[in-house]
Amino acid sequence: MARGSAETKERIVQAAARLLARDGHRAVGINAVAEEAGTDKVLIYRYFGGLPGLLGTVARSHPLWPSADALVRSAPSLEHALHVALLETGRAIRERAVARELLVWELAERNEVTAELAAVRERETEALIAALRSRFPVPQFLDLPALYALLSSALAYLALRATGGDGDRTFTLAPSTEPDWRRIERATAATVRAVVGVMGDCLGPGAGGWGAGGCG
Amino acid sequence: MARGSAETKERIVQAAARLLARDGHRAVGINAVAEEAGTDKVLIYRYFGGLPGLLGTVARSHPLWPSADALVRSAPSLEHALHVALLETGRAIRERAVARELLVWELAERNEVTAELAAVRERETEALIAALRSRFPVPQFLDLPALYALLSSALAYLALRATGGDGDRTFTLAPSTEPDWRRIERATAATVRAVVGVMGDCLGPGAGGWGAGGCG
DNA sequence: TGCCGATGTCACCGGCCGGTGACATATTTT
DNA sequence: AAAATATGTCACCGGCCGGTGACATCGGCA
Repeated sequence: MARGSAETKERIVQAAARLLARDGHRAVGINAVAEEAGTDKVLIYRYFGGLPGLLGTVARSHPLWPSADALVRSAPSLEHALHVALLETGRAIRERAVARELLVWELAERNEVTAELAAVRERETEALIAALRSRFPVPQFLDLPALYALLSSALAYLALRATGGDGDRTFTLAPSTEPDWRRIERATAATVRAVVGVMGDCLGPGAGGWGAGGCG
Repeated sequence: MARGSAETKERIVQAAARLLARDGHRAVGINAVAEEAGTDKVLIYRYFGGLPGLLGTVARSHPLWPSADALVRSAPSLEHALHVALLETGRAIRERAVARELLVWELAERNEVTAELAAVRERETEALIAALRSRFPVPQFLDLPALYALLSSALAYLALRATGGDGDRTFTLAPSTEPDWRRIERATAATVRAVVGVMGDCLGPGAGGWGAGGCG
């Protein structure tokens, strides 16, 4: 076996990520990672202090989604920016098993690692919303953080359910199939348009507010 | 120990639910459930065929949302029915640890247990959508399953994140706090109104369809 | 009464888990 | 060269896991 702590460390991190992506976070244990890396588990304790340290390293090397700045700068409208941000978030989660597993891990467990993951993600989300606010005028009646949280959560959840076979359904849809995922994306786009676009056109800021009646 | 299969079965189901709510889905195993129930694990195999069967029973005794029939019958409109169904779903998940853990379990693992859980839930969802379709006319431009999946997923995800302390934030909101949860509910209501109500008013079935332009 | 199925108890198995101590080999330092 | 340190290998531990076979006890039925 090759010597050198740097190479071995890297092999272990790669093995953990591979294991995470292939078998899920529940399969990530000391023994499994060591075997996957073709090394000995005692090295994980020596180099990372244990599993939490190792998985912290893994998480830092796998950011969940790309930075929002470029996205916001290039968008012509709030509706468009929201639309693109939501769809990219969904795709980023759906297509990368490591990101998916890290997110599920956050839901399933509370520990130091998942707390840090959540903190990083929250900072990114706040930055995105701040960027949206500074770039576009947000109608008073619109609770932008709530809308963004709502739709991001929707895409996140559905993306998390896109793991299994095509027969796996979630609220009657099969998010792992491309056609159904397109339906989800279209529904997202239509929802953003209806809430931001249509309501923005139909309702003035003083016309009753976010909680009041509709267009008709 | 009291005899009789009915009482024992009930004790086992209660023990599994208690364990699930108290210690999370990772703690639910044959041995733990048997000990919690004060019985022997072999009875779980005899009466339920194993953990999947038992958890299926648990899931059936803890429905995520109320039966579709009463809900749909009492609602005056599609918008209202959707609104109530979504909010009740969110509350049901947020306020009941058993429901939360079952849902997280489904996300975290693929095995016979979660397959059984998903099957139960999918059947209920299909019944709800079928009831909606039979009770209310659904505009052609509206992809009702997609919209329902989108918003149910949103509520589900946010409710799943409402476990920790009030400082835990998800996409800048704190779903465990009542004020922020109210914001989420208002955003849900406004979204349903915008998509079903406003678009239904502004667009005819032939006016371009679900993917086309807005009201203005 | 004697039988028999249903119900409940107990002990045990092989296997995997996280964790650790003892040791072997390579690299650097003195 | 010799000592000290870094790196890697191996074997073992106690504990929990899911699962099963053997047996005790109860209840109804012929």
